[in-house]
Amino acid sequence: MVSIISVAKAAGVSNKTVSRVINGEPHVTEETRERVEKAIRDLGYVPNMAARQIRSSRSNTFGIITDYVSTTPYSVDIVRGIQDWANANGKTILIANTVGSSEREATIWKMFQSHRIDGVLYVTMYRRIVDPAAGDVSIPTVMVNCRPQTAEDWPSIEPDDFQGAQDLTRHLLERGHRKIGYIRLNPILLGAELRLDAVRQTAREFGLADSDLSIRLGMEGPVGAEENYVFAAATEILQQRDRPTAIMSGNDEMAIQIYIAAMALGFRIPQDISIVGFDDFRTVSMALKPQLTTAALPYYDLGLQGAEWLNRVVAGDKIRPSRRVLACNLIERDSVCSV
Amino acid sequence: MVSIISVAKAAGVSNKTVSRVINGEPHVTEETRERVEKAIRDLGYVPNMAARQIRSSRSNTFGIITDYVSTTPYSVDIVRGIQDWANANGKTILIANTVGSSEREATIWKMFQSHRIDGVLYVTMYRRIVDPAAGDVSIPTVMVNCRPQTAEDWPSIEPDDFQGAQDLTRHLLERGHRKIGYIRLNPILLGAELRLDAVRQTAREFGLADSDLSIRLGMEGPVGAEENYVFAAATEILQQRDRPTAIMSGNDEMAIQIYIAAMALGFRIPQDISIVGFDDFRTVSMALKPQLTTAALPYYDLGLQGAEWLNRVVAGDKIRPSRRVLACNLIERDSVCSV
DNA sequence: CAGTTCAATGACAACGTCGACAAATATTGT
DNA sequence: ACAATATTTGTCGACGTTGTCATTGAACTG
Repeated sequence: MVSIISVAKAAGVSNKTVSRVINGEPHVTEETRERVEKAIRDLGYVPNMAARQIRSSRSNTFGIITDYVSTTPYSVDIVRGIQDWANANGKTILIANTVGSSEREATIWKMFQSHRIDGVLYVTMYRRIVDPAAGDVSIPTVMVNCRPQTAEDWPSIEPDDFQGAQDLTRHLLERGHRKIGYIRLNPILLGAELRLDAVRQTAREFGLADSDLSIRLGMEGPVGAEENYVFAAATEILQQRDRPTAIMSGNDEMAIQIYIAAMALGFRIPQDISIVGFDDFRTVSMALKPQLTTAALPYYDLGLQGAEWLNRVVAGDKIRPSRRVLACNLIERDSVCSV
Repeated sequence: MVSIISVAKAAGVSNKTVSRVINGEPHVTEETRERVEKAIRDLGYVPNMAARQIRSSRSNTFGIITDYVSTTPYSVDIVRGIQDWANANGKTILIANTVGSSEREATIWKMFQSHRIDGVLYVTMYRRIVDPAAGDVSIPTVMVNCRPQTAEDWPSIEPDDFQGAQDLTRHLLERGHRKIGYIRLNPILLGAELRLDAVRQTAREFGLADSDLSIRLGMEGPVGAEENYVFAAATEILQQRDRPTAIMSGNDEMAIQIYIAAMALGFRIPQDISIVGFDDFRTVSMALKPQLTTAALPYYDLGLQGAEWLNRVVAGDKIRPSRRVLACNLIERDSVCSV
């Protein structure tokens, strides 16, 4: 393999001078610099990161620990956000999945240590509370889409489920809906309760009585193997005497079944029944007909800002606000109309 | 940082002996081994990969180049397959996205070189023909879900779209369907033509005339910004005088609109119209009601076997069959019935 | 013109690990 | 008991890079 020494020989200088050129250090004549650069090009030299790391004891690498990847496919945008930041800032990224196994998680932390990772982004694919095994390993960590169980061990960055559900509810209320159905997310998800609270509170603010809200559980059970009641719940809500004019869905995926239930009963969307989702899981929200009005989870920005934050933590910044929250933007499409 | 030397001091042996213990080499007394292992535990020593790599000039790292990640969310299973293999075999994985930019791709190859990557998995998220810029860089490469433009530069591993569509068509034909609608995938996708050919050929084998097939284009245009005709096409097919009793969808996502079109016209699925998808994109195929019968793209295995293959290539195996193909399994659910 | 400063370059060591080889110790055969 | 062999342990250098310090020579100062 071509090393700094071969380049030095080819350019007729010392290896240290080549090093200076590579790192853009001063004190090199323009003429020397050009000769070295030519040699680098001719030989196709590329610096060896491992050697650099050994020398400098900094790896310029961040690690990502995720739980599952496929549960909500669009959440991979978190990873994309991190990668984009890393790419723009010359960092390398190492990714590993725990697959829910804490044994595996321990292995991953070891692996990260052996690569002398500078910092870790602890990412979950659905929002929840976790207990990272980072305790015995002192690598700076930022939690993304999740939150540590124990106090404020590490900073965290999360989506604002409450505000997102609030916006969606307001959106419906402002369009005159006074009877609203809500099919809840799996209650083991952290967002579920926040969204429900937001719906209830906002409805109250607009003067609705509790009886104006038809709240049903759409799913429950362990992630990946949940019981699904969405179709039945939607059908039941829609057959009520004084039926709602709008149904809010715990997420976009569940909205598919609400669409089908509504259509099976002969309702037109949105003329007879308005529907909103949550997540802006585009493969669904844009494939539905009419396209689904929903609140977008800020996955990409969660990743991007998480990485940037981690970088500051690694650099030694003592950052104050230990929990940060990112807004869920309302995406208006065609599944809602005024009454 | 705690190094092999600190361990050696703590255990009262030479660093070489520690090295022997770490790597499980023979010629170490049980008693010495235990003393060293204790020192390792006490000090929390973890071997430094960078140093190892420098010493051995092998990084034990594979790189993954992908194009886009989010277009077909389940295709990230390819990456999961690769990671699982890597994890089981003690390899490290570096991932980077080209985002379609060839400039970016060049940067990535440089990055891979600077990490002295042992091999590269060139992965695309939908099946297509590509022209990797690996030419000027001689790193062993295996193509996953795609195929090189120029001859047989590198081995490739791909899903068997033809066989998948064939199985689906047979499935319908064997259940008595004699008029079949087919809403095609975006023709710029490599799978589109193969699937169409399979449908045509299989129908002919069962004695159907060309007029028994209603073939329509469901989408066209650049990936991520395509025109969508699915709803209109499905509606049109279903309103024909002598309408088909089954509709095949280019993929699962498009099947959502076929469901909705059918229901809007008052058809029941599957009693009045059978529907099949392709891909087994579970967020859709299992969310639909009734659940969708489809053919599963072998994403996970594509990744797993691709990694294993790459490993053999890196090890110097001269592997013969330069293109490998993995079956798409028929997943029977509830959207088809006999006529 | 001697003395000083400064820019350009180089020599060398060290980072953590392991392979090649050498040394020390234990075991065996006669 | 002594050589011959086998087992266990240690010394040293090299991998590619960069930080520290030294050297060279030219430009400036008075």
